[in-house]
Amino acid sequence: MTARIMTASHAPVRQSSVRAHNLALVLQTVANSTDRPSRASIATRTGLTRATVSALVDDLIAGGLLTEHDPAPRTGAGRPAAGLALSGNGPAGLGLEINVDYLAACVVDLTGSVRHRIVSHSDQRPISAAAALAALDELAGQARAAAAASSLTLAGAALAVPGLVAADGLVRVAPNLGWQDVDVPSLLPGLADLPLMVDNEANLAALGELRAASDDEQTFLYVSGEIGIGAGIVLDGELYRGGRGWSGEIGHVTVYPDGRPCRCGANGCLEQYAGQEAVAADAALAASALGIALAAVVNLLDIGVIVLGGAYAPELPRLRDGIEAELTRRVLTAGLAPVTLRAAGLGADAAMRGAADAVIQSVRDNPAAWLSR
Amino acid sequence: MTARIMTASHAPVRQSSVRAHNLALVLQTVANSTDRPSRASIATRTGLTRATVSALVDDLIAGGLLTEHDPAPRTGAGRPAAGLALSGNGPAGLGLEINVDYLAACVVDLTGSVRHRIVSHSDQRPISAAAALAALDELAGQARAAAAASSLTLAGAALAVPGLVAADGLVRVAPNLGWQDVDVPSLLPGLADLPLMVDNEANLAALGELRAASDDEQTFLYVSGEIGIGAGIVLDGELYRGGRGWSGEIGHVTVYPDGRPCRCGANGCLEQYAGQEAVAADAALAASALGIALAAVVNLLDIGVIVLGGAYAPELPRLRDGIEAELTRRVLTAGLAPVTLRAAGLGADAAMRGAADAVIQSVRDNPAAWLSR
DNA sequence: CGGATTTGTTTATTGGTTGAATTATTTGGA
DNA sequence: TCCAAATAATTCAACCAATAAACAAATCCG
Repeated sequence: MTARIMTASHAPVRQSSVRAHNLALVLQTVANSTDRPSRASIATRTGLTRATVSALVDDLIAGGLLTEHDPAPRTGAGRPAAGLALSGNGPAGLGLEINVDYLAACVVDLTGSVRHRIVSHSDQRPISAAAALAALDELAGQARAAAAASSLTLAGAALAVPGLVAADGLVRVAPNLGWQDVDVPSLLPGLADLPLMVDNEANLAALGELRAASDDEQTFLYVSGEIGIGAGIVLDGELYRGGRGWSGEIGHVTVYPDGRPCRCGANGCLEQYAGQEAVAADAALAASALGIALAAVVNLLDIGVIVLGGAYAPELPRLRDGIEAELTRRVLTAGLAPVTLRAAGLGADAAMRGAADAVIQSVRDNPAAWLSR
Repeated sequence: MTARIMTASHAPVRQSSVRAHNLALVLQTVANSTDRPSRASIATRTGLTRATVSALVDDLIAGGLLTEHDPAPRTGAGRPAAGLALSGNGPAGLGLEINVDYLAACVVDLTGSVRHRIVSHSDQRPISAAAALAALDELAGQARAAAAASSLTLAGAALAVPGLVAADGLVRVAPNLGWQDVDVPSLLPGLADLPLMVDNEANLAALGELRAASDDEQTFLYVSGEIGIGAGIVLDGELYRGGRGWSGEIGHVTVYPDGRPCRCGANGCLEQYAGQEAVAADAALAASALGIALAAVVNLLDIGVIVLGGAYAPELPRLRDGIEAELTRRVLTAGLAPVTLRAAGLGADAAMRGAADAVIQSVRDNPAAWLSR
C-alpha cells in the first residue's frame, strides 16, 4: 500500500514531520487497542518495522505518554511481550462548560478517564458575561489545583458555549445566555498560560460522542436538544465546523415556511417545534418536525447515523417512531441503506467531556508537540 | 511553521511519501501560479530549499509534467530565471457525460485546456442502459483516438451520471435515465485499460467549478437545476461525497411538508417547486422554495458561497431577489456574514469538464504515481 | 570592465526509516 | 536437564531525502 500524505495547509514536509506523524500513528494505535499491544503487534498493525516502532515507543515512554506493563495475557512459546498502554499520569485536558443554569469543569487524562469533576449550579442569565466567566475562572482554578495534586500536567483547556463562536474565541452571539461579542479568553485570566479553545457546545459534545463511538461510526450527526437546538457534524472522523465555525444551526432550519414565528426573525424554525418545551407540549409534533429536518440533513450529507443528545436522549422512546416515519418517507436513499437513530452515550456531561477530549485528542494527534514542549 | 501531516488512512509514512508529497507541492505551486515561476520563487513560496526544488523539478520535467520556458518577464539584476509551466503534452484526462438528451466526451490536458470535445445529441430514455453505454463507449473511442493523435497520454477517465453512484461504479438509481443497478464499468469495454471513475453529475460539476474558482472560494455549494436538482458540496477544497457517495440530494429536501407529491413518494420536495418546469411556470415560487432549501444548507454547513449551475445559471437574474430574500430571513448568521450567490462559470459542459478535471487533478495531487507508472 | 545580484547546482551533513543480524526470554520436547 | 523452536525487542550498517553552505552561471549597473 502506498501512503498518501496530505498537509492541512500547503506546507513542505521534512523528515521531522515524518517522525511526528509516525509518533502519532503509534500512539493512536495504542489508544485504539482494547488490549495492551506489544511493540511487535504495533509494527504489524501499522506497517512500520519493529525497529522503528521501538524507537518511537522509547520516545513516547520517555515523554510520559506511554507506560510499559507486565505481559497481559499468556500465549504460546516465545519471549513474552511488554504490554503498552496510555499513561494516566502524563498530560491531561481541562474541559469547561458554561450553560444557562450551571458551570462545570472536569479534568480528563490521556486514557480518557475523568479524574476530577466539579459542577456548580447557578443561573447565568441575570448576571453579566464578565461575572459568569469570573465564576468559571474560579471553578477552573479549583480543577487545576486538583489536577496538580494528582501530578497531572494540563496540556490545554477547552470551553463549551451555547452560541456562535469565532475562531479566535470571540463569542458572537449566545442567545440563551444573553451574550453578544464576548471576548472569552481575556475574561479567563486564570487560564492565560494554557492553550484555550472556545467552541460551540454541540460541536464539542459531538467530539465527545466521537471518542466514545466505535470505529465504524466515524460519520454522524449529533443533535443536542436544549432550550435551543444545535448540531455537531462529524464527517469521516473529523468535526466539520464550517467556513467560519458556525455550522450545525439545525435549530433554525425551516420546517414550516409559514409557521410559528421564531425569535431569530424567521418563521417555522425547527426550534419552535422541537425545542425543550415543544417536546413536552406535543411529542408527536416535535418528532415529526425533527424528522423533517433530519431528513434534509441526510439527503444533503448522506449521513447514516444520527445521535440524539441533551434533552432528546431521555425522550427518544417517545420520539423515535415519529422521527423514523419522516426519515423513511423523505430520505431519498432510505430504501438503499437505513438511517440509524440512537441516544447519546454520554449524558449531560457530553459537552464538558467533549471539551476535555478535544484537548487530549490534540495531544494524541500530535504527540511530537507535547514531547518537545 | 510546523507541518502537520495526515494520512487518509492510518498508514505509515516513509521517506518516499515525503518525496511524493513534495513533488505534489511543487506541481501544485506551478499550477496555481499565474506567471511562470522560477525554481527559486517556488522555493520561497513553498518553504522548501532551492536545492530540493531543483531536484524535484528535474523529476517533474523528466516525467513530462513540467516544461521549461524562456524567462517570462525581465526583472532587475541577477541571472535570469527559467520559467516553469505545466506541460500540455503529458498526461490528459478523459471526461465523459451521459445525460437524458446527450452524450459527451472531452480530453483535457494538464494545463486545463480542452483539447478535444465531442457531443452527440440523442435521447437515452427509450434505449437500454447497455445501448446507451455502447454509444458512449464508441464516443470515448473517438476521443481516445484524437488524444493519441495529439500525442497525449490518458491518465484515466471519469464519467458523470445523473444518479446515485456507489463507490465501485455501480449506478444504483438514475431516475431520469430510467436506470437501476447498472454496472457501468463492465459496459464500457473500450475503457477497460484505463482507471475509470463514475460519479454523480452534480459532484463532478462542482469539481469543475472548484478548479475554475479563485483561491478564496474553497468552500461552496454547487446546485445544478435540470429536470432533477442535484448539489455538489465542496468543503475546504475537497468534494464531500458522503458516507456512501450519495450526498447532495437537495432536490428531495422538504420545503413544504404537506405540499405537492413528488415521484420519490414524499411530499413537498424542492424538486416539485424549483425543477426546470417549475421555474418556467412560476419563477417567484421557485426562487422562494430554492431560498428556503439553501438557507437550510447554510444553517447546517456554514457555507458562504452558492453557485447556481445547469438551467439555473441563465435564470439567475429572475431568481436572485427571491432567493436572497429567503436567505437573509432564514439564515441565522446572515447578519454576521453575507452569503454570496453567483452563476456557474462553466456552462452546460460543467459536468464533463469536471470529470476530466477530476482525472488531471488526481495527477496533480499525486504526480509520483504518474512518474512511476 | 568589475562588483553586485540573483538563479541554479554541487557536496557534505543530518534525520529518520529499513533490513538483517543479534540478544533476550519463554515453551516444549528429547 | 538441556536444547531447539518461537517470539520479542534491540543494535547497526545502509539508504533515502531534505538541508545548509559553498560554488558556478548569467545578467545588470556603475
